[in-house]
Amino acid sequence: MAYPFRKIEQKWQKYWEKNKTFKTEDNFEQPKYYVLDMFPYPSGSGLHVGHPEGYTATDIVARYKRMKGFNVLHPMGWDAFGLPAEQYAIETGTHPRITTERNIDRFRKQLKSIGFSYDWDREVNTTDPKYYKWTQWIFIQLYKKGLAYLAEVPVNWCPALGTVLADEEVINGRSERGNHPVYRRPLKQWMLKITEYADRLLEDLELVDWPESTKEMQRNWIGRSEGAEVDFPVYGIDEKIRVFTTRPDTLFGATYMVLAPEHPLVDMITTAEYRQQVKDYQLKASQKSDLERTELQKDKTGVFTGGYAINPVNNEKIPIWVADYVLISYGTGAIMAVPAHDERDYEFAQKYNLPIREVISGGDISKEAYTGEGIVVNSANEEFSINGLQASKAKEKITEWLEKKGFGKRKVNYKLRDWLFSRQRYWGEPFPVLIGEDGEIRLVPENELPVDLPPMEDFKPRPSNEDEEPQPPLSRAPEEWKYVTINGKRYRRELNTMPQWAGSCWYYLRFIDPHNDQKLVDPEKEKYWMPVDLYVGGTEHAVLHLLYARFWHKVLYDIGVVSTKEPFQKLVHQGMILGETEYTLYLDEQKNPVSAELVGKDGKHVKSGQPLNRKKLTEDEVTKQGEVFVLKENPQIVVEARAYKMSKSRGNVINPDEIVEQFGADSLRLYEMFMGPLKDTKSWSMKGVEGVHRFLNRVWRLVVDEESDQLHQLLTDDEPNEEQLRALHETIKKVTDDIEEMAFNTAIAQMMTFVNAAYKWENRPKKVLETFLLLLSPFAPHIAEELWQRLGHDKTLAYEPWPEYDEKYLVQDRVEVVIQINGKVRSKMVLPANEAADRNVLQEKALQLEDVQKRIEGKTIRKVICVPGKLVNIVAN
RNA sequence: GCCGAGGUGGUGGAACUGGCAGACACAAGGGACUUAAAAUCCCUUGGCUCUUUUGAGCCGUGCGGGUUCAAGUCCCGCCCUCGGCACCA
Repeated sequence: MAYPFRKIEQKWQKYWEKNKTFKTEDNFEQPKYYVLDMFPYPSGSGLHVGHPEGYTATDIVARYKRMKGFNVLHPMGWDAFGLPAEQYAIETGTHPRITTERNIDRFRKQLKSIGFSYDWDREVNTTDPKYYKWTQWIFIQLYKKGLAYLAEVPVNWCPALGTVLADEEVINGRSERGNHPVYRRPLKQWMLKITEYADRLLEDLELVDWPESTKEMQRNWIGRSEGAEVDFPVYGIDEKIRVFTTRPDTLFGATYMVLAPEHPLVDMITTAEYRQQVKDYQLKASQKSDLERTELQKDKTGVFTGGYAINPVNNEKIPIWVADYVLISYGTGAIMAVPAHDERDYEFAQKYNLPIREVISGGDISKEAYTGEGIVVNSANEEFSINGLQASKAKEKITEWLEKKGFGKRKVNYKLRDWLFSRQRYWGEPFPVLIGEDGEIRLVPENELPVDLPPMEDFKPRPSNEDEEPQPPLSRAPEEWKYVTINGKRYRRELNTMPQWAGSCWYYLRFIDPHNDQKLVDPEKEKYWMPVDLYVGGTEHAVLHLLYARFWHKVLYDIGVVSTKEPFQKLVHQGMILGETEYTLYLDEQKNPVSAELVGKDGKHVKSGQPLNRKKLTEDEVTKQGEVFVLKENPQIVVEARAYKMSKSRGNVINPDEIVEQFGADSLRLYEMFMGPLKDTKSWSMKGVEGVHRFLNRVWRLVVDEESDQLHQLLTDDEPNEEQLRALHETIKKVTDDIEEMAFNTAIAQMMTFVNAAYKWENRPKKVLETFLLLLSPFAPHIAEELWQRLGHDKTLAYEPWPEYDEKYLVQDRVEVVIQINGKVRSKMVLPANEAADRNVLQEKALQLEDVQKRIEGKTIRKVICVPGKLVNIVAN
């Protein structure tokens, strides 16, 4: 029979709520610990088993730190603006305000049912006017610092979603949300100058304790590259084409130039003869979606403009082409092409028969571009030469010369672009901006914030035609909201809204002082609580959210709102949770089984191209043969064995509510942590849940006699014996160390080992069990509280001091030493600890062993290695 | 293609700084209890070979080499899986 988890979990959740057990006060003298989860989008489908993974990890740390005497800030809130909430509202035909509220209620209830120790009085919600007032306030500060501007820029326009998207929201030419096609079109939009902070965002990665892979992703995203800008005069026209290059050392090898189709000089440079083909090409390029441009990447296309440029280093006349392999958005939108030493230029030159000239020795340019190291050749004019130099030296020398002559200069370039900050959506923060009929931009005064989102019946975006100017939903807002008259002048409100990231850029600050209506955050509280000591969330936010939040934080730092350079000191990503491992058999149309290696990625037969059907198998229908799983009754047939991402369509989604209902919150928490290391991707297993549930039952029966529901007869007030103390103190040490390392799976394994041992004891000293319950409590708080209470305590264990281990119980007085002969374990011996610690004694004793004597008989001992307290290795032949 | 992480029993995983590979759990098998089942408790469980038994030997951490008394762990080369980026000049 299972322990009464439903009853006790409800009981303790009520207790914590009623007694405000986890309410955090600003005790400035106490050491603080700020542990934060990435707050969720309260989607319509409710909590997913992925959510409680990170949340349980942080909850364990939070509960542990409290017991360690820290003042812990552990809050939760809702990132409720933006596409997911709005799409859901549209699907269900209900206003987003209502669906959002409903979704939040559901999420809150679900989170509470798992027993997380959040201070719910600090809950924040990005869609609350009291919250977004400060989001708008930050926008005003950005504007005042010149970091927000309106610009007509080519944007990622997604007609299906009726909005523009940031580059990061576009994956391979399709929208991250919904996978709709995305097109480029110019639009007047708000931009944030994140590029101004590029260097600091890069450098300050040094200051934080983050996964190296995440730092690397951010570095790549920022994409700093050093090189030079060089001006190429256009032949016959008084214009220059500016290019950016990281390889100024190859300047003598530039045999042609390429402009992006959108480059402003294209029209001027194109000669009459080529005008038509260039126009056609430009049109074709503009009609391609980003998706098509990426897909056609293998084949480079371009057209000649008829124009020529002069290479400033050798006065050579080189042709100017237009090609879409040059992007208008990177560098200057134009390149000097050095086909001998750049793969893309090489491919293009081959296709269009353009000259290829070697300027770096070391490769074979008749076969392929040589991009490696080498010595510069063929690179001299009357004034100077870089021949014979290594590339790095040559770069320096030629850049100096270019600067002296005024042809170019040193330049650092970034892949990072300014942040497109407008969305043509309803469900977002309105901008605190008024636009006069003459185009004057006027900020809403800070004391008039927030600018409320007007209530609207029809909030749907209007998918528009491509050439039509998109009309944001707010253009249909009531007139009295849309228009404001100040000193007789009429202004229209900005009708775009902010993107989803806005609210999540600074929520960690609001948790510190959530009800302050005078300030975003009180400076004293901010100084006490910041930075966030531990931040846990998924890798999917490695660039987007984390880079934006760092940017805003640095701006707030510059204007004195925050005191730390970086917001998140330590960052950990929890791994993804996949569905249960599935064994799939493929069948062709005649129902014959098809071995898995014959199945293509498209799910069709690789040879016949026939579409195949999938059949799910149970575990006992398959068996392992070598590397693969095969059909038991026909081992010729290889079966596919893998776990898939949870998805509704696959039907392998696990709902945390069901686990809580069936096994209890403590089992859910424990299982999520026991599955494997927090950071790893893992697959779900119901059997595994049952396993940890069984463990909790064993814990229960350790203390409670099931028949009588009274304390177990074996419980005693006696002093624990040595064996019991050792088992306990080993567990204290292991669990403590493992929580510090966030190695929760092994901490749980140690607690299981302890319980297994305790079951074998003749008595169960209460003292030992009480200490054990304290160790268990961060992981399985409900059962721990209940048993703690039954052992005679009248208040929560949440603030009991964390147990300390005593080294003296860990020392074994007798030690087992391994004897190896030629590196192989041949024997063992048990010695008193002091003897095992002495090399000489160890060696002597080992050689005396009968077993050893036999084995080394007739051999010469070459060497004896002794590791005190561990092993002896005798090398003999 | 580039960057990053990883590859250990039937499964999830453990192994500190090079020192007994497989902790803990799942599954499987056997036994106890039970009229029976569930639950619970106990035992076995990496592979192969030899042995009547006690037991003994060999192999084994993706593959191939190397360093070392000793390698899952360090070095070199390769293969595969997952995640990210992708014409970035």
